[in-house]
Amino acid sequence: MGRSPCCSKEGLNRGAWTADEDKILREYITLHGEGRWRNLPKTAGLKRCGKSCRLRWLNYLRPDIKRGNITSDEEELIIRLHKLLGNRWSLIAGRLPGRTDNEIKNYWNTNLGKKVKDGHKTSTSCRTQIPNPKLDSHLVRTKATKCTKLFFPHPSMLQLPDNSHQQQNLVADAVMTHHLELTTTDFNVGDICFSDLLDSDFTDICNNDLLFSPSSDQPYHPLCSQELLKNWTQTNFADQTTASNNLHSFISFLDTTEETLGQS
DNA sequence: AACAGACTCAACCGCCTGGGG
DNA sequence: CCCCCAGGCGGTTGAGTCTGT
Repeated sequence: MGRSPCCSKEGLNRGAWTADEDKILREYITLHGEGRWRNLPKTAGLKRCGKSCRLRWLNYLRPDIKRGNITSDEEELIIRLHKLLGNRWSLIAGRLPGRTDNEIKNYWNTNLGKKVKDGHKTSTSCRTQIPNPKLDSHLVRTKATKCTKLFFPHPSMLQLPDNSHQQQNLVADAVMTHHLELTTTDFNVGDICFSDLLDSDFTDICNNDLLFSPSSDQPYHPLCSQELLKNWTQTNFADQTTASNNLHSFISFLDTTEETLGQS
């Protein structure tokens, strides 16, 4: 039996897209916008499966696609994010403006996978490090259990006594301990899910009391260096230039995170 | 020049999730 | 609840290209 295909493949073009097909798809989406992929081929007059149209648009035709070689900064970022997220290509791509998950996945499979396996020794980046096996254990794998997210309630939801710093610290300790221990699921910190966190511009983190020591104005956890977070809260990823300018700050952020995780 | 093997990357496949009825 | 559908995702494939012999 098996699963029914997403659409009838009969009479549909397959394989590489022609310039004409690209033109039709581009013009159609410019006119009508993205979405309703299943009906798109029929209404646009394309002999393609809707999924194929979606893929072609997202991975190739979108106007904000950045073409050209992956820079060493981007490469560095991919390696670090992969260390944290595993094969969550779409999440990783979300942090690399103009890059698609498919492109990053391909780049990883053809370049970085080997490179990292070889101990990252061929990297051209000045930040080259020997992989820290301790850090590798912090990988957050979520693919298999995409919907399984552990939820750590915000202290305010735990009916703690007002401003009970000690108890809030205990909760924060527990959260960070889980942060270090969790290797098989996504997780939530207060209202923030880790994957969402990486998707966000870190505004949420800054606004979340939990991650800052209640007994001082300093971040509870170095992961939340206020200066770095400030950089990120000012990021507007709609603007590609700003986004790429912030690559360095994000790399710094990851540096801090890795140091912290390495010490614990 | 010719061939084989390695590499790249666009495209496809099948599974999963979330929303709506 | 359950079912269906659309969209999203990661893994895999294979045609085209490159490189070494």
